Parts: sequence; C-alpha cells; structure tokens
Amino acid sequence: MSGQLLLVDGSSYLHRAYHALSELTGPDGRPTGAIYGVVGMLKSLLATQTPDYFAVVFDPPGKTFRHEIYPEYKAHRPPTPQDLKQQFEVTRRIIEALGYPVLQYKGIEADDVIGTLARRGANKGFGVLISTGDKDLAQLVSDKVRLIDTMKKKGGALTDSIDAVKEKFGVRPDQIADYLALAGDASDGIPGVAGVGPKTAAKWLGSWETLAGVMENAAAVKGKAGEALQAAQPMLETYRRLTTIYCDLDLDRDPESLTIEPADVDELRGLYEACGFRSWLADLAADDLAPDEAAAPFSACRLILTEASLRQYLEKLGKAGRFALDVAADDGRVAGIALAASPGDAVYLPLAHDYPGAPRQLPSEQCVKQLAPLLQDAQCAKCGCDVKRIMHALEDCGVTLRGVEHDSMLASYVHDSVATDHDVNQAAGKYLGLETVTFESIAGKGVKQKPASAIAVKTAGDYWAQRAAVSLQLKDFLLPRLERDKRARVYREIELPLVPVLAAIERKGVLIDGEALARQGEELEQGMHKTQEEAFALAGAEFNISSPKQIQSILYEQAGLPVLKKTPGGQPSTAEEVLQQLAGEFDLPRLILEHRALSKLKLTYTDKLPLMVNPNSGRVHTSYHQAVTATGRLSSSSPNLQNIPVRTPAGRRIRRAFIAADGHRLVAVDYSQIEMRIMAHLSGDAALLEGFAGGDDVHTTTAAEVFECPVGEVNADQRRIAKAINFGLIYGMSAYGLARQLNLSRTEAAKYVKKYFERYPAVRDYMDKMRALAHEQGFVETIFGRRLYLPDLKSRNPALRRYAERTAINAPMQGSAADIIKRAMTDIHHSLPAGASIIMQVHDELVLEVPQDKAAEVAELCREKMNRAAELKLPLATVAGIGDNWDEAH
DNA sequence: CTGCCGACGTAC
DNA sequence: GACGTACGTCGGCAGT
Repeated sequence: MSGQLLLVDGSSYLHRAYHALSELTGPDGRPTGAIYGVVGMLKSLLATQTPDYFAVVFDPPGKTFRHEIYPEYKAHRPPTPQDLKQQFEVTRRIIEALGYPVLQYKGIEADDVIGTLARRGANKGFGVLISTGDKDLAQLVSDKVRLIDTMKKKGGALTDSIDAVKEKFGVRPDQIADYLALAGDASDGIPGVAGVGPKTAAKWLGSWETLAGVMENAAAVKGKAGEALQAAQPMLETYRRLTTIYCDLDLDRDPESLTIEPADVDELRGLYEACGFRSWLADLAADDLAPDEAAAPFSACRLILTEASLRQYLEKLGKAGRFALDVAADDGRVAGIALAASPGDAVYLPLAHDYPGAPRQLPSEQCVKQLAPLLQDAQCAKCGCDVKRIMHALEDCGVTLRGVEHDSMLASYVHDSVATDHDVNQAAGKYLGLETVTFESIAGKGVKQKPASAIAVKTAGDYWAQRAAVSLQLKDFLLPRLERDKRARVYREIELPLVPVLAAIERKGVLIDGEALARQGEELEQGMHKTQEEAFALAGAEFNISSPKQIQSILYEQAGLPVLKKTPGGQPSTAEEVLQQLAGEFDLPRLILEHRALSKLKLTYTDKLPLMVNPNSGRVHTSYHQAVTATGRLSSSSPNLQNIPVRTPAGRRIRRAFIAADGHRLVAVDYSQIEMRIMAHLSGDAALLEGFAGGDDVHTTTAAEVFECPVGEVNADQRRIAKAINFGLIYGMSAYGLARQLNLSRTEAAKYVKKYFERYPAVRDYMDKMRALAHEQGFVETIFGRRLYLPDLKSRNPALRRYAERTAINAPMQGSAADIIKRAMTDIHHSLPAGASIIMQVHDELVLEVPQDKAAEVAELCREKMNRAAELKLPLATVAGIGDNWDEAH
C-alpha cells in the first residue's frame, strides 16, 4: 500500500504567524494575523502537496507528562496571550470548515501525536511528510519520513532527508533526542550540559553514538566541559525523556482516517467575513462554482397522450402548488408543453407534432383550456428557463402565465453576467455537471433545422421536459448562492418582475411608417448611385465601394495615400476616422464616406425595418434580451431598436418613421446624464454634486471648472472638451485616448485631465478605489448589488488586465443606470392608464404609445416614476417629450 | 448555397 | 495598446 500522509505542526505555525503578522486586524479590530498566517500557510502547503491523508495537529492547553517529570519544562514561557487563544479558536474552526482533520489530545503534545502517526504511517508504507518549524521533529526523519518547512522556502521546497539532518545538526536523526538533551533546548527550558552547545554535543555523539555512550565515557572528557558533564549526569536521562518524541502512543486515530472532506463553504464564508479575508472570500466564490455533484441527470420524460393521464398529472401539479414548464413552439404555434412537478417526474404533452407516423395527440385547444387555470393562477409557482419566451408562446394560445417564481436563465445571469450563455445546456454543465441534450442535436442546425413540430414526440419530449426538470435543479443550486448577497434582490426585485413587462413591450410592438421609409430609401439610393459614379470616375475604375478590402487597394496601393492607421488584423484601415482625415485633402475618401453613410442608413434601416413588420399586427416586434450584456443593460435585436440613428438629419428622418397609432401619441422620456449622476453619487464628489445642483448643463459646469471661467463664459469648444472628458472618464479612458478623441496633443490632454481631477478629487479617489476593490474581490457591484466578475484582472496579459480595469470603472455606472431604468419600467408598466403602453427602451430612454388625451399625464407619470426609481445623493433628472413620431417626441 | 469572421458603423 | 456596452451589414473566404 502506498499513499502520502501529511502532518502539520499547527502549534508551530500558530506561534510563528502570531508574531510575524501581529499588526493584522479584522473589521471589528480584533487581531487576525495568526489566523491569516496559519490558514495561508496551509493553503500554500496544499497548493504544492496533494496528500491522501492529512492532519493539522495542535498542542493541548494545560500541562503534559513532560511537566510532571520536569517542572521547569517550558516554565520560562509567558502564558499564552488572550488574543492568541481567541485566534486559535477561529483558526481551528476555519481549518475544520476547510475539511481538514484537526487533532488535539489532552495531555499530549503535538510532537508526540505527529511522531505516533508518522510511525504508524511509515509502518503502513506511506510516505510521510511533516511540516513544522520545530527542530525537535528532525528525529523522526527516516527513509519514509521527511520534514518540510513551509516558511523557510517558498512552497516548502526545503525537505529534510537523513543526510540533510546529518548535515544540519552533525548527528543522525535517531541521535537528535540525545543531542538536544546534551546541548539543551532553550525554547523548552531544557538546560542540557552547561557550556555545551550544538558543536560539542555533536562531537561527543560522533564519538560515542548515544547519550548512554557519552555518559559511560564522561570521565574521558577533560576540562570545564568534563566537569559540566559530570554535574549534569543525574539530570541527563530526564532531559532525554523530555526531548524524545514518543512514537508509540495509544491514539484513537489511524492515518487512514485522516481524509480531507468537502469544505463547508457557508461556514467558511462566515468566518472569512468576520475576519475580513476578502481575497479568500473571492476564491470561495470561484470554488463555489464547482458543479453540484449531487444533481441527477435527466433520464426520460413520460409522454401524455391520453385524457386520463393529463387529468391525473394536472391534479398532481395542482396539489404540489408549484411546477416547472417549457413550451416547444415554432413562431407562434405551440407544438407541445413540458411540465415537471419535480426533476424526476417530468412529462411532455405533445399537441401539434406533425410528421409521417406522428402519434395521435390530445386536442390542443382543449388541453390548453385544461391547463389554463393552473398557468394563470398567481398562487401556483412556476419555474422555467427563459420565461419570457414561454409567456409569448402561451399568450399566443390566449393564456397569460402568472406566478412566475423562477427563471433559471435570469438566475444564471444575475449570478454571473460575464458568462456568455445562460441557457439550460450551458448552465446545467457549469453548475450541475450535467451533460444535456441540445436543441441542435435533435433538430439539426442552420437552414436544415427542423421545426419543433417535425421532431419525434419522444425526442422532443425528452428535450423539453429536460429543460423544465433542469430549471428546477438550477433553481436549487443558484438561489441559495444568490441569497448570500444582494444579488438575490437584484434577481427577485429587478429582473424577475421585468419579465412580463418586456413580454408586453415586445408583444405591443412599434408602428412604422413603411412608406416614408421607402421614400427615404429611394432618395438614399439615388445619392448612393451618384457618389458611387463620382468615386469610380475619380478612381478611374469600378470597384465595390462597400468593400474595405477594395477601398484599401484603391486608396493605399493605387492612389498612394498615407496609411494613418491599421486594423487589428494588420490591414491599412479605411475606417471613418481615417477617411475623415484624408478627406480634407482628397476627394475619393470623402466620396467613400458619403456613400457609406448613405448605404448604412438604407441597408440597415430604411430597407430592413419594413421587412420586420409583422403582417398580423402591422407593427415591428423587437426582442429584448435580458441575459446578454455583462453590465445588466438590455439588448435588442430583430430588429435592434437601440441603435436607430439620431445624430444626423438623415438619421432623425428615420426616427420620424417611428409613429404613433391613430388617436395616439408617442411619449419619450429620457434620463438626463444618468451615468454622470451615478458617478457623482458613487464618488460623492462635492464639486460634481454641486455642479448638478445648480441646474446648468453638466458639461458646461465641467468646462467652467476645468477652464476656470464663469459658467456663462464657457465657449462651445471648451464644452466639447469637457464633454469628452466626462464621457471618457465614465469609460475609463486614458489621457492618450482623450487626445486622440479630441485631436489634441497628449500633453495637452493630460493637462485637462489633471485639472479635472484637481477640481473633482473624489472622482479620482473613486476610480482608484474601484480598481483596487476589483482586484481585491474579483468583482465590482452596482448600487443595487448586481455583480460583474472580472477574471481578466488576474490575466498575465497586460492589455486584458487594463481592459478589465476599465470595465471595473465603467460597469458600476452603466450597470446602476440599467438597474434604475429597469425598476422604473416595471413600476410604470403597472401604473399606466388603459390604452397606454411602453413600446421601446433605449438604455436611458423609454418610449410609450399613449392615447392622445392622456399623453401629457403619462409623460408626467413616467418622469415621476423614473425620477423616483433610485434614491441617490443627488436627484435623478428626466426630460419628457410628446410627438406624433419618435423624432418629434424628443 | 451556407456559415463564420473581420471591418465597419449605429446607438447609449 | 490606448473608450465602456450592445447588434447588424457587408465582403471575403472556406466549406458543402
């Protein structure tokens, strides 16, 4: 039998750490140095060692047999300080919570426990490693037993062999006890032979082997040493009994019982928090992501094909009062419904599977009718993954899902929004360690992907029932973790209530003036044609003007224009910024820019938006994604309504095609400078707070500060610079970035930034603090406690690290703004008068469609609710507008 | 024809 | 390398 036994001399660790880290204190001011030192040493020890058996051994309080045989034993030592005793108790609890066996025997010193276990281990053929700073233990060294001193060399590289002991002490391990009896051990209060130190003791033992041998030959020793030896003779045997480590004690533990158990993470968290060990708390969070080994894989669902089995199962769900569900649907048509009372009891109710050989299924409408009472019952708790999708599918059948208690997609997102995929498959693998069936594996992918209704009922059933079952398991895994901090509130009070709100917004849709867009498209087309012809004439050849590659060839290779910038791929860039500079001198880049601007508008907006109109509703129904962005913002797609142009006149013309239905008006309400306000709140900067209090435009007040002039005398250029700095700071920009943005010299930009921070010192402090905090705990938080993990802060790649640092600065502001508007949306949605609906959200703006006569009232309601969505150190501010179209409403 | 990626540009 | 978060379009290219 082979294996490794690692024994730690906990008391030696404890005393060394106590003295080395005496200044360390926890949040409550109590000393924590010994705790931190011991646990840190254990962590680093186990970072390099992987023992099969492990124990941390401590001396007991009070007296041992050594005190009895020799009253002077350790008598000179001061009593253990009270604060060390306290720290010992916490240390012991942490070690136990880490899952490591802790040994402490009344009346038996740690050395003897270690000696006994080491011998037992060695006898069983284990390799034994002893970690200590105490030289006594050197006597245990053999071909099976080695010492490791974690403190002397990093990672405990120093290991003692028999030869190493000989080299260090001049005697063999088995002579160490005799050696210490002769030379004495000041730390234990053993005098040894007066005047005899390590050198003499080793010399004598070299000549006469043992203490007995030395005593026999005492007469041969001349001089002072000889006299001292004679004098010490009567005590030497006692000394040897003190210095000898006992290896054959009767202990109730065998090495095999010393296994490392799973850590008690909750207990550890509490202890670490009490001690203020932040970085270890962060480690804990990372360790905590280890998949849940207890989660059982999903096996198979039961198909519901008869009226009786449906009734029976629904009865069960009704009694349970809670269940998970999912819906298999192809754009608007439900193919089947999965239900799960528990992870092990999931069913699939096929309703509209349609393929050759499909089984006879229960009538869809009737089934939905039977299900509806449960689905609509707010008292019956529902759980799923991507509940908004499920709500849409059910709403298509005329059923409004209520009582949604859990959405595992959102739980996964709030748990860690940096992760990119929060669907069942990904989350199941990551958190539950489960391999799950993917949709692609049953439906294929790309154009050949089958609709749900064409998938075999059993295959489909296993997939969708699995989704429902796993969402229950994910709830059990994720919720307790969210509950440990404010993320549970973000999840329950911000994200979950937003689900039906977003569903309603998407369902309502936006009315688009397709004809207006078509007219604009025509004009854009003409402009594109004209600029293209001019460009061809100028270039002397035809080329694809929308191909960066061909532009690059024409501009840089044929026309020989200077390359001002390269793309990340190493190619000469033809980006707007570059062409803009070249356009001052050359016509071709100017034409290319013109063409780009026109084609962007046409292809992305005027052409595409009308295609997205749903023929049934006559409106455009975007999808808002609630689990996509790292910061907590929503995103929008199909179409993306969050990047509709606004800056240019042609862009605003597109916004004019977003119109209100007959008898209605659009109300647009914007937060004004919400991120800047959040920066003022978070930093608490007096000057910035004051700047907002005055009611002037914040960029102007910033300019007044930076350029040291009255607000009334700020010119447009100064405001432009101040605005760039304000935005830059929110994004974690450097002086270099600012210089580039503003076409200033780097020193000039640096001057402005310096001035800015002089005027707003708390802003700089805040940013430094965020950076430090992010490094310390591995994440940053929004005002409401949404977390953003930044694993790249630890990257060896400096570019990635910097990037993560900038995110650390930006995320709390962007994310807090997202939290705030989400709260406002939910609040507003539930207080709107009949006929009024939210129809769009664009990060800091809400757009509503409201019956004409209620527009003013709703605008005021929205402002009120948006302003009250958070209590900051300064008020939130909003601007509302009303119009027949989106542009006008601004 | 399909699918993926880089470059670019729109929004906040 | 140098300013955060998104999505969509196209061209170009590798593959079917």
